[in-house]
Amino acid sequence: MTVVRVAESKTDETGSCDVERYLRPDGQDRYTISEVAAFTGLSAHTLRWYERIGLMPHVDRSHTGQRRFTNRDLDWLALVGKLRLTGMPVSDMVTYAELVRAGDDTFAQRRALLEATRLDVLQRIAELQGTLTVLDGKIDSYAGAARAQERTGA
Amino acid sequence: MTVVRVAESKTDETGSCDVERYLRPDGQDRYTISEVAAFTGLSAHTLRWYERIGLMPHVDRSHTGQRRFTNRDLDWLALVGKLRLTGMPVSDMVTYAELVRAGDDTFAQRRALLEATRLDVLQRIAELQGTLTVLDGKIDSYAGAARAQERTGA
DNA sequence: TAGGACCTTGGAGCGCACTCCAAGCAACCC
DNA sequence: GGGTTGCTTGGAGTGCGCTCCAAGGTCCTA
Repeated sequence: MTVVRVAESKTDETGSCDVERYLRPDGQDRYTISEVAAFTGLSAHTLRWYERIGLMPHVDRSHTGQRRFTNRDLDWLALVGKLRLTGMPVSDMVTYAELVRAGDDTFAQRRALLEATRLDVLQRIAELQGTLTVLDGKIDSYAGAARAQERTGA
Repeated sequence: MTVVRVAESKTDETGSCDVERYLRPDGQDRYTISEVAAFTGLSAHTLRWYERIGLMPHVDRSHTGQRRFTNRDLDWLALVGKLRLTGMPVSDMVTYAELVRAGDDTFAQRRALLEATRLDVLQRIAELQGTLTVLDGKIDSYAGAARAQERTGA
Protein backbone atom coordinates (compact mmCIF):
# COMPACT_ATOMS: atom_id res chain seq x y z
CA MET A 1 0.00 0.00 0.00
CA THR A 2 1.50 3.29 -1.09
CA VAL A 3 0.90 6.23 1.18
CA VAL A 4 1.60 9.67 -0.22
CA ARG A 5 1.69 13.02 1.45
CA VAL A 6 -1.05 15.39 0.31
CA ALA A 7 -1.49 18.81 1.86
CA GLU A 8 -3.27 21.23 -0.40
CA SER A 9 -6.50 23.16 -0.64
CA LYS A 10 -9.50 20.92 -1.08
CA THR A 11 -13.14 20.92 -2.05
CA ASP A 12 -15.64 19.80 0.55
CA GLU A 13 -19.32 20.17 1.28
CA THR A 14 -19.15 23.96 1.33
CA GLY A 15 -16.70 24.71 -1.44
CA SER A 16 -12.94 25.05 -1.29
CA CYS A 17 -11.31 25.54 2.06
CA ASP A 18 -7.92 24.97 3.64
CA VAL A 19 -8.13 21.84 5.76
CA GLU A 20 -4.92 19.87 5.70
CA ARG A 21 -5.60 16.38 4.41
CA TYR A 22 -4.58 13.29 6.29
CA LEU A 23 -2.04 11.04 4.63
CA ARG A 24 -3.82 8.70 2.26
CA PRO A 25 -3.00 6.19 -0.50
CA ASP A 26 -2.94 7.65 -3.97
CA GLY A 27 -6.00 7.02 -6.10
CA GLN A 28 -7.82 4.88 -3.52
CA ASP A 29 -11.26 5.69 -2.20
CA ARG A 30 -12.29 2.83 0.09
CA TYR A 31 -10.55 2.42 3.44
CA THR A 32 -11.09 0.02 6.31
CA ILE A 33 -11.59 1.39 9.79
CA SER A 34 -8.04 0.52 10.83
CA GLU A 35 -6.62 2.33 7.80
CA VAL A 36 -8.59 5.42 8.72
CA ALA A 37 -7.46 5.05 12.32
CA ALA A 38 -3.86 5.04 11.09
CA PHE A 39 -4.37 8.11 8.88
CA THR A 40 -6.21 10.19 11.44
CA GLY A 41 -4.63 9.08 14.68
CA LEU A 42 -8.10 8.38 16.05
CA SER A 43 -8.80 4.89 17.40
CA ALA A 44 -11.19 2.56 15.59
CA HIS A 45 -13.32 2.75 18.77
CA THR A 46 -13.54 6.50 18.42
CA LEU A 47 -14.41 6.31 14.73
CA ARG A 48 -17.32 3.94 15.50
CA TRP A 49 -18.37 6.17 18.35
CA TYR A 50 -18.31 9.23 16.08
CA GLU A 51 -20.63 7.42 13.71
CA ARG A 52 -22.94 6.32 16.54
CA ILE A 53 -23.39 9.82 17.90
CA GLY A 54 -24.08 11.33 14.49
CA LEU A 55 -20.74 13.04 13.96
CA MET A 56 -20.08 11.21 10.68
CA PRO A 57 -22.08 11.40 7.48
CA HIS A 58 -23.39 7.99 6.42
CA VAL A 59 -20.44 5.61 6.08
CA ASP A 60 -20.50 3.01 3.27
CA ARG A 61 -20.42 -0.69 4.08
CA SER A 62 -18.91 -3.67 2.27
CA HIS A 63 -21.22 -6.54 1.23
CA THR A 64 -20.45 -8.14 4.61
CA GLY A 65 -21.28 -5.06 6.60
CA GLN A 66 -17.79 -3.75 7.25
CA ARG A 67 -17.24 0.01 7.10
CA ARG A 68 -15.59 1.40 3.99
CA PHE A 69 -14.55 5.00 4.44
CA THR A 70 -14.02 7.31 1.47
CA ASN A 71 -11.77 10.30 0.80
CA ARG A 72 -14.80 12.46 1.57
CA ASP A 73 -14.95 10.87 5.01
CA LEU A 74 -11.26 11.59 5.52
CA ASP A 75 -11.83 15.22 4.56
CA TRP A 76 -14.67 15.42 7.04
CA LEU A 77 -12.51 13.86 9.76
CA ALA A 78 -9.79 16.39 9.02
CA LEU A 79 -12.28 19.19 9.63
CA VAL A 80 -13.57 17.49 12.77
CA GLY A 81 -9.98 17.23 13.97
CA LYS A 82 -9.55 20.97 13.56
CA LEU A 83 -12.80 21.70 15.33
CA ARG A 84 -11.73 19.40 18.12
CA LEU A 85 -8.52 21.41 18.50
CA THR A 86 -10.58 24.56 18.94
CA GLY A 87 -12.09 22.96 22.04
CA MET A 88 -15.56 22.88 20.48
CA PRO A 89 -17.67 20.36 22.42
CA VAL A 90 -18.54 17.18 20.55
CA SER A 91 -22.23 18.02 20.92
CA ASP A 92 -21.68 21.21 18.94
CA MET A 93 -19.82 19.29 16.28
CA VAL A 94 -22.80 16.96 16.05
CA THR A 95 -25.04 19.99 15.63
CA TYR A 96 -22.78 21.20 12.86
CA ALA A 97 -22.86 17.78 11.19
CA GLU A 98 -26.67 17.82 11.36
CA LEU A 99 -26.73 21.24 9.70
CA VAL A 100 -24.50 19.94 6.93
CA ARG A 101 -26.82 16.98 6.42
CA ALA A 102 -29.82 19.30 6.38
CA GLY A 103 -28.60 20.98 3.21
CA ASP A 104 -27.70 24.40 1.87
CA ASP A 105 -30.47 26.25 3.73
CA THR A 106 -28.36 26.04 6.87
CA PHE A 107 -25.39 28.11 5.71
CA ALA A 108 -26.27 31.00 8.02
CA GLN A 109 -26.55 28.74 11.07
CA ARG A 110 -23.32 26.96 10.26
CA ARG A 111 -21.57 30.26 9.83
CA ALA A 112 -22.94 31.52 13.15
CA LEU A 113 -21.68 28.38 14.87
CA LEU A 114 -18.23 28.79 13.40
CA GLU A 115 -18.09 32.48 14.21
CA ALA A 116 -18.98 31.78 17.84
CA THR A 117 -16.23 29.17 17.86
CA ARG A 118 -13.84 31.66 16.31
CA LEU A 119 -14.49 34.12 19.13
CA ASP A 120 -13.92 31.36 21.69
CA VAL A 121 -10.60 30.59 20.05
CA LEU A 122 -9.51 34.23 20.08
CA GLN A 123 -10.38 34.47 23.76
CA ARG A 124 -8.56 31.26 24.53
CA ILE A 125 -5.45 32.53 22.75
CA ALA A 126 -5.60 35.72 24.78
CA GLU A 127 -5.94 33.71 28.01
CA LEU A 128 -3.00 31.54 27.07
CA GLN A 129 -0.89 34.57 26.31
CA GLY A 130 -1.81 35.92 29.72
CA THR A 131 -0.61 32.72 31.32
CA LEU A 132 2.68 32.98 29.43
CA THR A 133 3.37 36.29 31.18
CA VAL A 134 2.88 34.68 34.58
CA LEU A 135 4.84 31.58 33.63
CA ASP A 136 7.77 33.61 32.32
CA GLY A 137 7.80 35.75 35.46
CA LYS A 138 7.88 32.66 37.66
CA ILE A 139 10.54 30.96 35.57
CA ASP A 140 12.72 34.06 35.75
CA SER A 141 12.32 34.26 39.49
CA TYR A 142 13.39 30.63 39.90
CA ALA A 143 16.37 31.21 37.61
CA GLY A 144 17.36 34.25 39.67
CA ALA A 145 16.94 32.31 42.92
CA ALA A 146 19.10 29.48 41.58
CA ARG A 147 21.87 31.93 40.69
CA ALA A 148 21.68 33.45 44.16
CA GLN A 149 21.95 29.97 45.73
CA GLU A 150 25.07 29.27 43.65
CA ARG A 151 26.70 32.53 44.70
CA THR A 152 26.24 31.77 48.36
CA GLY A 153 27.48 28.20 47.85
CA ALA A 154 24.19 26.71 49.06
CA MET B 1 -17.44 44.57 54.00
CA THR B 2 -15.32 46.75 51.74
CA VAL B 3 -13.98 45.15 48.60
CA VAL B 4 -11.26 46.98 46.72
CA ARG B 5 -9.68 46.30 43.39
CA VAL B 6 -6.01 45.35 43.63
CA ALA B 7 -3.97 44.39 40.57
CA GLU B 8 -0.28 44.86 41.04
CA SER B 9 2.93 42.89 41.27
CA LYS B 10 3.06 40.78 44.37
CA THR B 11 5.43 38.84 46.56
CA ASP B 12 4.81 35.14 46.93
CA GLU B 13 6.70 32.04 47.94
CA THR B 14 9.30 32.51 45.21
CA GLY B 15 9.79 36.24 45.19
CA SER B 16 7.96 38.88 43.23
CA CYS B 17 5.94 37.85 40.21
CA ASP B 18 3.00 39.15 38.20
CA VAL B 19 -0.09 37.25 39.22
CA GLU B 20 -3.17 39.40 39.18
CA ARG B 21 -4.73 39.40 42.63
CA TYR B 22 -8.32 38.49 43.20
CA LEU B 23 -10.55 41.16 44.65
CA ARG B 24 -10.18 41.22 48.41
CA PRO B 25 -11.26 43.37 51.34
CA ASP B 26 -8.75 45.99 52.31
CA GLY B 27 -6.62 45.22 55.33
CA GLN B 28 -8.36 41.94 56.14
CA ASP B 29 -6.52 38.65 56.31
CA ARG B 30 -9.06 36.03 57.38
CA TYR B 31 -11.76 34.99 54.93
CA THR B 32 -14.48 32.38 55.11
CA ILE B 33 -14.81 29.82 52.37
CA SER B 34 -17.76 31.59 50.80
CA GLU B 35 -15.86 34.87 50.68
CA VAL B 36 -13.00 33.15 48.92
CA ALA B 37 -15.47 31.49 46.58
CA ALA B 38 -16.85 34.93 45.72
CA PHE B 39 -13.38 36.39 45.13
CA THR B 40 -12.03 33.55 43.03
CA GLY B 41 -15.11 32.34 41.21
CA LEU B 42 -14.40 28.83 42.43
CA SER B 43 -17.15 27.03 44.34
CA ALA B 44 -16.76 26.27 48.05
CA HIS B 45 -16.93 22.60 47.01
CA THR B 46 -13.95 23.09 44.75
CA LEU B 47 -11.97 24.92 47.42
CA ARG B 48 -12.50 22.05 49.87
CA TRP B 49 -11.59 19.60 47.16
CA TYR B 50 -8.39 21.51 46.36
CA GLU B 51 -7.42 21.25 50.00
CA ARG B 52 -8.25 17.54 50.17
CA ILE B 53 -6.10 16.66 47.16
CA GLY B 54 -3.13 18.66 48.41
CA LEU B 55 -3.41 21.61 46.05
CA MET B 56 -3.59 24.14 48.91
CA PRO B 57 -0.99 24.88 51.52
CA HIS B 58 -2.28 24.27 55.04
CA VAL B 59 -5.39 26.39 55.58
CA ASP B 60 -5.95 27.97 59.00
CA ARG B 61 -9.03 27.07 61.06
CA SER B 62 -11.15 29.07 63.48
CA HIS B 63 -11.44 27.76 67.06
CA THR B 64 -14.51 25.80 65.91
CA GLY B 65 -12.82 24.24 62.93
CA GLN B 66 -14.06 26.48 60.14
CA ARG B 67 -11.60 27.42 57.43
CA ARG B 68 -10.08 30.88 57.54
CA PHE B 69 -8.22 31.72 54.33
CA THR B 70 -5.50 34.36 54.26
CA ASN B 71 -4.22 36.76 51.60
CA ARG B 72 -1.43 34.28 51.00
CA ASP B 73 -4.04 31.65 50.17
CA LEU B 74 -5.70 34.07 47.76
CA ASP B 75 -2.35 34.69 46.08
CA TRP B 76 -1.81 30.97 45.74
CA LEU B 77 -5.31 30.51 44.29
CA ALA B 78 -4.60 33.26 41.78
CA LEU B 79 -1.53 31.35 40.61
CA VAL B 80 -3.49 28.09 40.51
CA GLY B 81 -6.10 29.84 38.40
CA LYS B 82 -3.46 30.84 35.90
CA LEU B 83 -1.99 27.35 35.81
CA ARG B 84 -5.47 25.97 35.30
CA LEU B 85 -5.89 28.25 32.28
CA THR B 86 -2.72 26.79 30.80
CA GLY B 87 -4.46 23.42 30.74
CA MET B 88 -1.99 21.95 33.23
CA PRO B 89 -3.55 18.84 34.77
CA VAL B 90 -4.53 19.14 38.41
CA SER B 91 -2.16 16.31 39.25
CA ASP B 92 0.76 18.43 37.98
CA MET B 93 -0.44 21.37 40.01
CA VAL B 94 -0.45 19.12 43.06
CA THR B 95 3.12 18.11 42.24
CA TYR B 96 4.04 21.77 42.02
CA ALA B 97 2.36 22.47 45.35
CA GLU B 98 4.32 19.61 46.92
CA LEU B 99 7.56 21.06 45.58
CA VAL B 100 6.68 24.43 47.09
CA ARG B 101 5.98 22.78 50.45
CA ALA B 102 9.27 20.89 50.21
CA GLY B 103 11.24 24.13 50.34
CA ASP B 104 13.84 26.06 48.41
CA ASP B 105 15.79 22.99 47.28
CA THR B 106 13.14 22.34 44.66
CA PHE B 107 13.58 25.50 42.58
CA ALA B 108 15.10 23.60 39.68
CA GLN B 109 12.25 21.07 39.57
CA ARG B 110 9.61 23.77 39.83
CA ARG B 111 11.26 25.68 37.05
CA ALA B 112 11.41 22.56 34.85
CA LEU B 113 7.71 21.96 35.44
CA LEU B 114 6.83 25.52 34.50
CA GLU B 115 9.06 25.44 31.43
CA ALA B 116 7.39 22.26 30.20
CA THR B 117 4.05 23.95 30.75
CA ARG B 118 5.28 26.99 28.88
CA LEU B 119 6.14 24.86 25.86
CA ASP B 120 2.70 23.22 26.02
CA VAL B 121 1.12 26.66 26.02
CA LEU B 122 3.15 27.81 23.03
CA GLN B 123 2.16 24.69 21.14
CA ARG B 124 -1.47 25.13 22.07
CA ILE B 125 -1.42 28.73 20.86
CA ALA B 126 0.06 27.56 17.56
CA GLU B 127 -2.66 24.89 17.23
CA LEU B 128 -5.35 27.43 17.94
CA GLN B 129 -3.94 29.80 15.37
CA GLY B 130 -4.01 26.94 12.89
CA THR B 131 -7.68 26.37 13.63
CA LEU B 132 -8.38 30.07 13.08
CA THR B 133 -7.13 29.73 9.52
CA VAL B 134 -9.54 26.87 8.87
CA LEU B 135 -12.40 28.59 10.66
CA ASP B 136 -11.90 31.82 8.72
CA GLY B 137 -11.75 29.92 5.43
CA LYS B 138 -15.01 28.15 6.23
CA ILE B 139 -16.73 31.31 7.41
CA ASP B 140 -15.69 33.09 4.22
CA SER B 141 -17.00 30.24 2.10
CA TYR B 142 -20.39 30.37 3.85
CA ALA B 143 -20.52 34.14 3.45
CA GLY B 144 -19.75 33.76 -0.27
CA ALA B 145 -22.37 31.04 -0.64
CA ALA B 146 -24.97 33.20 1.11
CA ARG B 147 -24.27 36.08 -1.29
CA ALA B 148 -24.59 33.72 -4.25
CA GLN B 149 -27.95 32.48 -2.93
CA GLU B 150 -29.19 36.06 -2.65
CA ARG B 151 -28.14 36.87 -6.23
CA THR B 152 -30.07 33.94 -7.63
CA GLY B 153 -33.07 34.79 -5.47
CA ALA B 154 -32.95 31.41 -3.68
C1' DT C 1 -33.63 31.53 72.64
C1' DA C 2 -35.26 30.82 68.07
C1' DG C 3 -34.53 30.77 63.26
C1' DG C 4 -31.97 30.82 59.32
C1' DA C 5 -27.74 31.16 56.93
C1' DC C 6 -23.34 29.14 56.78
C1' DC C 7 -19.97 25.71 57.85
C1' DT C 8 -18.16 20.69 58.54
C1' DT C 9 -17.23 15.73 56.75
C1' DG C 10 -16.88 11.36 53.80
C1' DG C 11 -18.53 9.63 50.05
C1' DA C 12 -21.47 9.33 46.00
C1' DG C 13 -22.67 11.22 41.45
C1' DC C 14 -22.06 13.69 37.06
C1' DG C 15 -20.70 15.21 32.26
C1' DC C 16 -17.39 14.75 28.93
C1' DA C 17 -14.82 12.23 25.61
C1' DC C 18 -13.48 8.50 24.96
C1' DT C 19 -11.94 3.36 25.77
C1' DC C 20 -12.66 -1.20 26.29
C1' DC C 21 -15.10 -5.76 26.55
C1' DA C 22 -17.44 -9.98 25.12
C1' DA C 23 -19.35 -12.66 21.80
C1' DG C 24 -19.63 -13.54 17.31
C1' DC C 25 -18.94 -13.20 12.06
C1' DA C 26 -15.72 -12.83 7.88
C1' DA C 27 -11.46 -13.07 5.26
C1' DC C 28 -7.15 -15.00 4.33
C1' DC C 29 -3.14 -18.28 4.60
C1' DC C 30 -1.10 -22.89 5.10
C1' DG D 1 -9.98 -27.40 8.16
C1' DG D 2 -7.57 -24.72 11.53
C1' DG D 3 -5.46 -20.60 13.03
C1' DT D 4 -4.86 -15.77 12.92
C1' DT D 5 -6.33 -11.32 12.14
C1' DG D 6 -9.74 -7.94 11.61
C1' DC D 7 -14.33 -6.52 11.72
C1' DT D 8 -19.21 -6.21 13.96
C1' DT D 9 -22.44 -4.84 17.97
C1' DG D 10 -24.47 -3.00 22.52
C1' DG D 11 -23.19 -1.83 26.61
C1' DA D 12 -20.05 -1.18 30.44
C1' DG D 13 -15.90 1.13 32.25
C1' DT D 14 -12.35 4.97 32.76
C1' DG D 15 -10.10 9.35 34.05
C1' DC D 16 -10.67 14.00 34.82
C1' DG D 17 -12.41 17.85 37.30
C1' DC D 18 -15.51 18.91 39.61
C1' DT D 19 -20.42 18.87 41.98
C1' DC D 20 -23.55 17.50 45.14
C1' DC D 21 -25.67 15.08 49.21
C1' DA D 22 -26.86 13.93 54.00
C1' DA D 23 -26.42 14.70 58.57
C1' DG D 24 -24.86 17.45 61.72
C1' DG D 25 -22.43 21.61 64.08
C1' DT D 26 -21.77 26.95 64.22
C1' DC D 27 -22.67 31.91 63.68
C1' DC D 28 -25.49 35.90 63.65
C1' DT D 29 -29.54 38.68 64.30
C1' DA D 30 -33.78 39.71 66.75
